[in-house]
Amino acid sequence: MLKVATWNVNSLRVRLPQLRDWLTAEQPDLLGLQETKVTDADFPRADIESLGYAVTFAGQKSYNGVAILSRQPATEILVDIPGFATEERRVLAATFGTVRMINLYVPNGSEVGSEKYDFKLRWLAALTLWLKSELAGHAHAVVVGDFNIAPDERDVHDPEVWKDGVLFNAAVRSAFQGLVDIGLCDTFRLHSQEGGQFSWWDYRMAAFRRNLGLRIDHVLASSHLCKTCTACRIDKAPRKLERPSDHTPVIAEFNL
DNA sequence: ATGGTGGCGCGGCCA
Repeated sequence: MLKVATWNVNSLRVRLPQLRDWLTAEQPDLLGLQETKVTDADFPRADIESLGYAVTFAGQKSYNGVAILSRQPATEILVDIPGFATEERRVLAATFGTVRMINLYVPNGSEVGSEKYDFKLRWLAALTLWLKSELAGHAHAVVVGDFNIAPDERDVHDPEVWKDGVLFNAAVRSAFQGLVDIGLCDTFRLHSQEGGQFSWWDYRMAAFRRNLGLRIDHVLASSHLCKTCTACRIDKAPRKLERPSDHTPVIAEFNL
């Protein structure tokens, strides 16, 4: 069994005790973290290694930052979309045995019409081109992370409220579909067709208590891996803790 | 009503 998870922790240093407890409980084989918000020099490597995980990371000061925790050591590490290098540490790809893991923190986009929004769309276009070659080279690939895109109406508590926003408008949903169409599946939708199942809730307005959320964190898998996917679930438990991340983990399991 | 909350880091940006 292969267990793959993703969690936007919104500061690794703040969430380290929660991560420790969660790893002990869930024991994933591969975990992609986003918004670690820590430089590589300050990364709590020893804390994570003491939990029995190897760790690969690409961080920066204050913003962004990605990491992959694994049972096996990483090889073939990439920290940028080839040909689309930026200062922003949002990409970490590595190989673990026969599995290629691509961990993403997709740009939020701020607001439609902004420079950040334009960057989000260009970033997604470059990502899609690159992932075609990644899939061509790796039959067993998982693409996980905070995509900052809710794929369809079921994934948004109120589509009317979000329909023109950067997380759900037609352009970003089309970009998400274009990404899936290169040969991926949304593992969550292999097992559940219900709406109202979210992975992120705004800290404000008691959004979690009222379930005013979005499903924007995803575990996508290559066609071959999709055939072996036995489960995908959103683990709401960490979002209920004191001082939580605004995101909660998504976990997929594969019969490998 | 451009609010509300949280992280970084110590003023303002970002989500």
